[in-house]
Amino acid sequence: MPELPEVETIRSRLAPALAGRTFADVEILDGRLTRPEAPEAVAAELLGETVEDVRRRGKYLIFAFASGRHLLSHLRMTGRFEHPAAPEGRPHVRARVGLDDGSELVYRDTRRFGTWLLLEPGELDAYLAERIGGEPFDAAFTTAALARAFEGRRAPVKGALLDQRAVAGVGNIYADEALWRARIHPLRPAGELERREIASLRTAIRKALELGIERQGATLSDYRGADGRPGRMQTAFRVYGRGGEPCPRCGTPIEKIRAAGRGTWLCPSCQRRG
DNA sequence: AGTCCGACCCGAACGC
DNA sequence: TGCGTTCGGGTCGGAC
Repeated sequence: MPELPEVETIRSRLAPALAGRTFADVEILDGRLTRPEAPEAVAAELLGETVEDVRRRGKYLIFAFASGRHLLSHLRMTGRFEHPAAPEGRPHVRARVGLDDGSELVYRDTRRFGTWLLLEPGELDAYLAERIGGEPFDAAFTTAALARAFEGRRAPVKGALLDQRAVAGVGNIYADEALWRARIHPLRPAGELERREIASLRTAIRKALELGIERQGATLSDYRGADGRPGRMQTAFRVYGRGGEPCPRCGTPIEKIRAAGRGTWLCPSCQRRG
C-alpha cells in the first residue's frame, strides 16, 4: 500500500526515465481509472504531451507536462507503474503509454482503486490545497503547525494522522511506526497531546518516513518500485504487523487494536494511554 | 464543523 | 480438499 515513501521511490525511478519523453500512444483500459471522465477522452488528451518532470505531493504522483498540464495519479492500495514495461501477459493492466523512444509505461492496479486525473494549467495548486496539507519534510512542517492541525480535535491521534490535511503522505503503516517512535498511544485524543509530545511526534513522523524512503519503500503483497523490485522496508517495521512479537525497545509483546477503523499496532508498555 | 461509516474493489486469509 | 465468508486499505460523500 503505497504511502509517501513508496510513492517517492516510484517517482525517483520514473523521473529520469520519463523526463523529455512524449506520450506517443495512450490506451486506458479501465473506465474507473478516469471516472467521471471517459477513458478514451482522457487518452486522447494525453496524446502528444511531453513529460517535463515527475513529482510527488503527499501520496499523489504527478506527471508535469511541458504544456503546463498535470496528470495526477493516486495509486491507492495496489496501483503501480512499470517502466520499462514488463513482458506481455501480466494481469491487471489498466493503462499503457507508448513513449517516443519506443519504450512503454504500464499502469497496473489489482483492486482498481487508483485514479488518473488530468488537470489544466494552473489547476494543480488549488486541487491539492483542498485535499492535503504540507509536506512532512518542508520547513513549514513545524511543531506549531502540527499542533494547529490537532487543536480542538477529539478524534484519536491515529485518525488525525491519517487525515491528509494535517500532514501529507502518512498512511496506516507509517502512522503506527511514528506513534511508536514518539511513545504515544494511538487512541489519545489528538487535541489533548502535550506540546512536547507533538514535538516528538513531528520528529518521529520524519524519521519513520525517512527510513522508508532510504529502504525504497515497503513491499507487502502488492507494492513494487517502478523497476519491479520490492522494497526492503517491510523487514524494518518496529510495530506494524508485528502482533505478539517483542517490542524492539522494551520486549513487551506488541498488541493489535482498532483505531480510527484501522488495524493498529502498538507497544502497550511504551505507549501509555493515560 | 468535526466525526463516523459505508462504498468502492479483489486477493488473501480464515472458517467450516 | 473445497467451498463460502471476512477482511483490509485510502479517500470521498453522506449521515449524524
